[in-house]
Amino acid sequence: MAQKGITLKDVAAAANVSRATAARALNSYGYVGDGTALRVLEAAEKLGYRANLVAQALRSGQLPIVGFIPGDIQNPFFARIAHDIEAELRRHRHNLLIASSEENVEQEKDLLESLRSLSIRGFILAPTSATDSQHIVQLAREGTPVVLIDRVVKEVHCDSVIVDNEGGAREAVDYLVANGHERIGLLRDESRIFTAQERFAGYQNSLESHGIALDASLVSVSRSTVEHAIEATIRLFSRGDRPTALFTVDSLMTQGALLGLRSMGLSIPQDVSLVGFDDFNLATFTDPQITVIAQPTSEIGPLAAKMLLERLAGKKLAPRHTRFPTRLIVRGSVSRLHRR
Amino acid sequence: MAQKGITLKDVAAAANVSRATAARALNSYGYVGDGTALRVLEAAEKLGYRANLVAQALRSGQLPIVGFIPGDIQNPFFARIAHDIEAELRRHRHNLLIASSEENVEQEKDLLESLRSLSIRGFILAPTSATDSQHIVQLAREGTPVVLIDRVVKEVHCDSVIVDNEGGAREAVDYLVANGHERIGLLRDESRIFTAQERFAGYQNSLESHGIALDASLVSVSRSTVEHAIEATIRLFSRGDRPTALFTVDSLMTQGALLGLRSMGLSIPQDVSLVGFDDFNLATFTDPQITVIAQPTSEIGPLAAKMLLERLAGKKLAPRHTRFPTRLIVRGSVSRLHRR
DNA sequence: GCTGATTGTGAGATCGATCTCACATATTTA
DNA sequence: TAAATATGTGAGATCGATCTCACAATCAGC
Repeated sequence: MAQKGITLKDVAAAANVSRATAARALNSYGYVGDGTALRVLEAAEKLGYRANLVAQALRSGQLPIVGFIPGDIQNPFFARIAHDIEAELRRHRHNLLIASSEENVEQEKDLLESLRSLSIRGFILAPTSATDSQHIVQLAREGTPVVLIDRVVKEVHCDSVIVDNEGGAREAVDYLVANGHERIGLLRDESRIFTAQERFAGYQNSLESHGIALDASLVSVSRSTVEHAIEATIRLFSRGDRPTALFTVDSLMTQGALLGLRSMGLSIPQDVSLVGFDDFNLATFTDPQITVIAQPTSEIGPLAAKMLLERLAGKKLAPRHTRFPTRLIVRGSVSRLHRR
Repeated sequence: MAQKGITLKDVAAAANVSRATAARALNSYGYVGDGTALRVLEAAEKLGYRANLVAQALRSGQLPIVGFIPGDIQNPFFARIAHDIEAELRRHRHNLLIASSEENVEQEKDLLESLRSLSIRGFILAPTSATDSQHIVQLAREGTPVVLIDRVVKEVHCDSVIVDNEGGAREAVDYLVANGHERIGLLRDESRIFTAQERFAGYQNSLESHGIALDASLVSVSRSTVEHAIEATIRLFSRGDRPTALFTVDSLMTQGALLGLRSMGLSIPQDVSLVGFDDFNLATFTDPQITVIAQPTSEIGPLAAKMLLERLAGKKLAPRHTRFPTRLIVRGSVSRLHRR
C-alpha cells in the first residue's frame, strides 16, 4: 500500500543480509555469493525497492539533474531546444530543470546561486549579458560543467554552441541591397545581449561593404517582445523618408514589425521589404510569406546536451566552440526596388 | 576560491560553536545567545555559506522541486503555462523540473516512476490518457500532491484546472451553424486524450441540438501535430461533397488545416469556413485572421501552481476542480453560407 | 598441514543538516 | 534559601546509500 519508505535496509532485512551486501548485490560490485545476490534481487523486486536518489546525491554530491536557463521558455526557439535537450538527457537518466532568466541578469544570478545549493550537475545556459559574467566565470571555475548556447560571454572558458549571427545578418542585408534597397531599417534589441551585438555588426558590415553610410536614425532599439517591437516599428516608419526595407533581429521583433506595419497600413512587400532573423512557424502562414535567416534550431539542443553529458562523464578537453552557419530562406517579403 | 564544500561544520568551527548551535542561529529556532548568533551569522556570511539542499532533502524527504509533465513543451499553450508556474514557484523558493510525456502514456509512467525516487514534492500534470490512470491514482494515494491541468482522469481525486471543452466546442459549432453551415468537418486528435473527448462531445451536442445528423465521414482523426493534421485535412477535403466548414480541436490542428487547405487551393473563408479551438499568436497574422475559441491560458498556470503550493503547505481539503469558461473570438475565417 | 591468496559478509563511517536529549548556568518564584 | 523555571550549548542520532575495513571462510600451492 504505502510504497513510501522502502529502503535498502528493508530489502536487506527481507533477504537476511546486511545493508552492505544488499548494496553490492543491487549495484553489482565487489564479491557477492550467487545465491545471496539472487535473494537480494528478489526481495528488492517483491518490495518494489527504488534507490533514493537524494541519498545517493548526498554521498556523491550530485543529483541527476541538469539546469537549463534560457531567456524565455515561451520563445519557440528555446522551447524547441529545451525539448531536444530533455530528450537527450532522458536517454542518460538525467532530468532537466528549467528556469527562465527572463533576460534579466540579476535573475540569472539569483537562479544560478540558488540552483548551486541543489547540487545540480551542470548547466546549459543562454547568458543574458555579454559582459556581466562573473557569476558564470565563478561557476565554471568551480568545476561545474557549463555549456553556453545561442550566446557566449568573453572571459568564460566552456563549451558553446552558437550560430553565425554576424554572417546571417550580413547575408540578410546583402540580399536587401541586392534588391536595390539602401535605406534599410534595423529593429534590434538591447545591446547587452550577445546576439544583438553580432547581428548589429553584420548589419553594419554589410552596409559598409556596399558603401552605404550607416544612418543611426534607421536603427530602432527596443526590448525583445512583440509589444515593444510594434512601438519601435511605428516609431521607425512615422517619418517622411521612411526606410524601404527592414531587418529584424529575432522572431518576436519580426512579429512586432508585421503588426506595426499592418497597423500603419503599410503592406509587405509593396511598401516595405522585410527580412527577419530566425525562422518561425508563423513566417509561412502570412501573406506574403516572410523571407528569413534560418538557424539550425534542431541541432543546437542535442549538441549542447551531448557536450554537457561528455563533461559530466568526466571528459577533460579544451573548451569546444561550435558555430553553426545560418541559411537565407527566400520567400515573398522582399521586393525589388526600382530607383526613383 | 573553491567555494565548494563550505558546510555547517565549517561555519560552526569558525564561530567556535557546535553544529547544533550554528544550525539554531542560522534557522532561528530554539535558544541561542545574542552574541553567539551574531558570531555564527557573521562567520556564515564571511565564508559564503549556503545550506546544502540535498542534505536537507534527505532529512525532510523533500526536495524543493515540483515536476511539470505537459504533453509537449513546444506547444505554446504548455510553454505559457510552464512559464507561469515557474514564476509562481520561484516566489516560494521552489524549482520546476519539466519533462514532456510526448503524449505517450508509457513515457508518462516512466517519468513519474523515475521522478518519484527523486523526492519531488509534487506534480502538475497534463495526463495523456483519460483512462489509463493507475499510475496517477497510485501517486495521489501515496500522498504526493498532484494538480491536473488541461485534462482530468476519472478515478483520480486531486485538484484540477481545466476549461469548458464541451461548451467551447459547442459554441464553435453553434456559431458555424448560425452562419448556415451544416456539413461541418471535424479535425480531432486521438480519443485517448481527455480534451479530445470533451470537444468531440461538444461537436456532437451542437449538431444534435440543431437537428443535424452526425456524419462520421466528416470526422477526421489524426495525431496532434501539424504534419498529421495536414494529411487529415487533405483526406477530409478530397471528396466530391466536401464540408463547407471545419472545426479543429487544437492550435496545431488548426495550423495543419491552414496548410492543408492552402495546398489544395481552397481559400478561407470563401471555400471553407474555419473555427479553431485555442487561440494562438499565428491566428491574427493570417489573412483572414482565424476565428477561435480562446482559453484563459494565462490563468491556468498561476492557479495550478497556487493550488499545488497550498497542498505542499499542508492544506487538507477536498479536491478542488476549476473549470474556466472559454470565449469565442470572432475574426474573419467564417463566412455566411447561402443555401444553394 | 601450513602459508597465502580468493571469496564472501557485516560493522561502522561518511555525506550535511537538523533534531532530540542531556546538561549546564541564570533567573524567578514560593 | 530552596525549588522551579528559563535560557544556552553540545554530544550524538537520524535520514538512505555507499564505501572502507576487518574478519571469516574456502581454496590453492608447496
